[in-house]
Amino acid sequence: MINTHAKTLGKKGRSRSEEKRERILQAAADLFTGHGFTHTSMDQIAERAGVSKQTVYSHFGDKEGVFVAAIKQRCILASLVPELEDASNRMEDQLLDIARQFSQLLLSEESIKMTRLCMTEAEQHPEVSQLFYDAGPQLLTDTLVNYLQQQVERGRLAIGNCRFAAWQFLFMVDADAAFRARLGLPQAVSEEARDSYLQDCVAVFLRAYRAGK
Amino acid sequence: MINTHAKTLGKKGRSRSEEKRERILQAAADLFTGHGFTHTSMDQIAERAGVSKQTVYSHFGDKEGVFVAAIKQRCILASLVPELEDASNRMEDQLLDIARQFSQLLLSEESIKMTRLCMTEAEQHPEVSQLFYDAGPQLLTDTLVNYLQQQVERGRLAIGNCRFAAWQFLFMVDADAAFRARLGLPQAVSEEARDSYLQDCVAVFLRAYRAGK
DNA sequence: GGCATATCACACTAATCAGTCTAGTTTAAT
DNA sequence: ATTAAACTAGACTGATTAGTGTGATATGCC
Repeated sequence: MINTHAKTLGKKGRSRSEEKRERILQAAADLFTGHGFTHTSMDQIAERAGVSKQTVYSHFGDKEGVFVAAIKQRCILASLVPELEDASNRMEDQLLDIARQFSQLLLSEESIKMTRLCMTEAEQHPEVSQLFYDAGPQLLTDTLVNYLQQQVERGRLAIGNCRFAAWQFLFMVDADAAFRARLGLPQAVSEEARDSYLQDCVAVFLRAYRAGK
Repeated sequence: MINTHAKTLGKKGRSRSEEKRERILQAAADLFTGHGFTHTSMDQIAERAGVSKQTVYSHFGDKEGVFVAAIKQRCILASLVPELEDASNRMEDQLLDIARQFSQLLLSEESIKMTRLCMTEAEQHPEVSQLFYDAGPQLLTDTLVNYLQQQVERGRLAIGNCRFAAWQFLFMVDADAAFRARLGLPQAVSEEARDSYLQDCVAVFLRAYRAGK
């Protein structure tokens, strides 16, 4: 087993450089998300990280080790969920804001590449998919579920199953544009049309779930 | 350029066997969707098809040629859109039926593998994504748009933008379960819960779009 | 029959790449 | 200063694989 921690007590000799470790992970994540697991060679990773190939092996054991560590780190870094501001009183604005942020995230190069990579490696590296799912979609859904529950408690929304409602909203937003982007197809509609679609989604959601009326 | 048509007029000698061509495409599609482009070798394709490697090259020129032809054929075969029965008068039942059919399709091994493959090869083979999109998602969306427009004309639904509404419905249905399946993750909820989610989606859709009220 | 082409079986080339080995250099703890 | 480990540079092995070459056999058209 490879010890990936640099500082181990009571050992003589040099300790592994944390900086090199970071550089390797950075290079590996870029290459893996860009070209996939098989099309990324250990020589490429070493070269891009500016270290020797042996150093990569010394830090992570084998290619699998680099892969999992790199994606793991990237997932941890990426698990920044947008704060759901509660300042505005208009739920339309809050939901539209969430929709826009989420849509933008889904259309980002980063998210597209990560989704593709996880689906590609779904069979060989299920643990990577799990990391991604927990750090991304799961976290986001949970956040929205909490938000919706708050609104229900305040009597602003009438929702039977908040998790269902969160999925409905998020997947409505994650629509054609994001799907096309992941398939590498050009966008079919303008940015204005996409925003108009998002507004429509908010309207549909509120018509279905707004309390009182 | 390789001539992929067996019967070419006025040529002497043997003609290429259509049956062998089919067997090659079948084998190639199975292997490509199962293990991806890079992890499928020409030797494997030839062996599974029961022909010599040279025959594969003779029919399709190179690996790219086999790949595109195989996926193309599979997309054509798969472009069977479910008939939207108009017998029942209850839109709830019709929509729930569509939702169930669509959800089942999305959770099928075939569709999952094809989606993964297209996303994996999005950069290298955009034409394959296009084939898939046209034969699957696009066709299905168009069908639903038509159905919704009919209902609008009959005064049963009040929809401003039928394409938006179709996306909203289909993507609500294409939710967490399908996403998890594509990532290779185990299902988080029971089949009953999934069906209950689908019913919820239909309810949300109708609360937002039912005419009159 | 004769010819052109498909098909087969199999050896072969050239490239790629994970992982190892070697031999020497640098760094830090004792 | 000694020593153990990190690190470098590059050669090397072994496996895989796209694509080619060769020579023989099969098949269908004239």
